[in-house]
Amino acid sequence: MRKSAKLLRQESLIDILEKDPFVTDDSLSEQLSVSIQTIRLDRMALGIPELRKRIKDVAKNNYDRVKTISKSEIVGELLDLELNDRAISILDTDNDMVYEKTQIVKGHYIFAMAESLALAVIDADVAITGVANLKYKIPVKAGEKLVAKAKVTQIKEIEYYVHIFISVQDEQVFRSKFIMKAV
Amino acid sequence: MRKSAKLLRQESLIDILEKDPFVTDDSLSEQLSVSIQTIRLDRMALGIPELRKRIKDVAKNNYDRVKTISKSEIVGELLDLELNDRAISILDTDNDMVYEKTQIVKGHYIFAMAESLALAVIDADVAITGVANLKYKIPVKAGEKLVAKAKVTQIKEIEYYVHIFISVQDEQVFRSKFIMKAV
DNA sequence: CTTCAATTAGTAGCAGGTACTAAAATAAAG
DNA sequence: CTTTATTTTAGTACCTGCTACTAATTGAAG
Repeated sequence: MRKSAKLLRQESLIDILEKDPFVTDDSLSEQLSVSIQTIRLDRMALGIPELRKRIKDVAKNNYDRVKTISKSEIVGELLDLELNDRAISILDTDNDMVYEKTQIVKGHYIFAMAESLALAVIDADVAITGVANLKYKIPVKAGEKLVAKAKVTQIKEIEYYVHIFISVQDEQVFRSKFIMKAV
Repeated sequence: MRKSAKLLRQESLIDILEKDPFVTDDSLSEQLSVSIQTIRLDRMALGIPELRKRIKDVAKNNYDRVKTISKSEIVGELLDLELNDRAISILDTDNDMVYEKTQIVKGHYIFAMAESLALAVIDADVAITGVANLKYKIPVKAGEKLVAKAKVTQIKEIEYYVHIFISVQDEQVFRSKFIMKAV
């Protein structure tokens, strides 16, 4: 038994809207050569909301994401910097950074904070993370302010040894050792 | 000469819409305690389009971005999973994940991929990263497909030892050792 | 008290729908 | 071939959040 015209049409409908969610029922009815009512029945059957709702969803998703993403790019605000020696940065954690179940800040945010500070403290145009040694001592919860301190301990040609300590109100929550390679 | 009520109101209007563009004229008229017609005259004067147009603009502006952004939340697609034993995930890297200067994928993307796979492979409701040992062997460039393999090597009460190997076309680019703690 | 800007009120019309009823066309079954 | 069921089309009333317009009201300033 092959697929009914109805099923095929509904698949096409999904295809069209996945490629471009900004299409009216009217336009869909033209593209698929059926009446506008059929389009609406199809949307109902497939649980696809109306154009305005779709646009709003795209807009909302975006709007919230752009904020969190720009946060995840900013992996802390640099407060103090002495090249090849030391640096301090801070990062305010929030609800977007946590695992839902536990409300604990995801490890990679903390890692990103540490790594970016390690990169910042090095006096080299570009550097890549070579080896790292991490220890998460205490889980961080949303809302806590992280303070990261970097200390360059050794420089061997193109290799930089950097220690990072992150604390919440003077209590150490994370420490790490990076060996960075300037390229 | 101080500012007229009109000017102050129009400034507030701009403020409100900058913080949240998803507000109807009706809501604005309530917030600013003026009639809906006044709101409309103000929008005209300020050249601010109607709600639906604003929403559409937000949606359109970032529509292309959304796709790539949502990728950065996905830290790999799980292909194979044997709880407490092994797991495999893949991640396609792209231009949004790199340092501009070097075109090298930022370390925390790779770390996030590794960490999330390490979490996935553990048969525990929640787990936090305790200790990690990382080595970035070869820099990853945008566009390369990462394959991560996890292997649980030891389980001691609430502590899980997990090894993660990430490779690009059979060449190992990263390896790490995690000690995860179930909470 | 007048005069002009600012504000409010009210109406018609539009886009892109929902929600509903009903008729027509098509497909499936006996 | 007819009867039944499914699918599609048609049509209407109503909704939101406006635009575009006309007209009335209020407020401050000379």
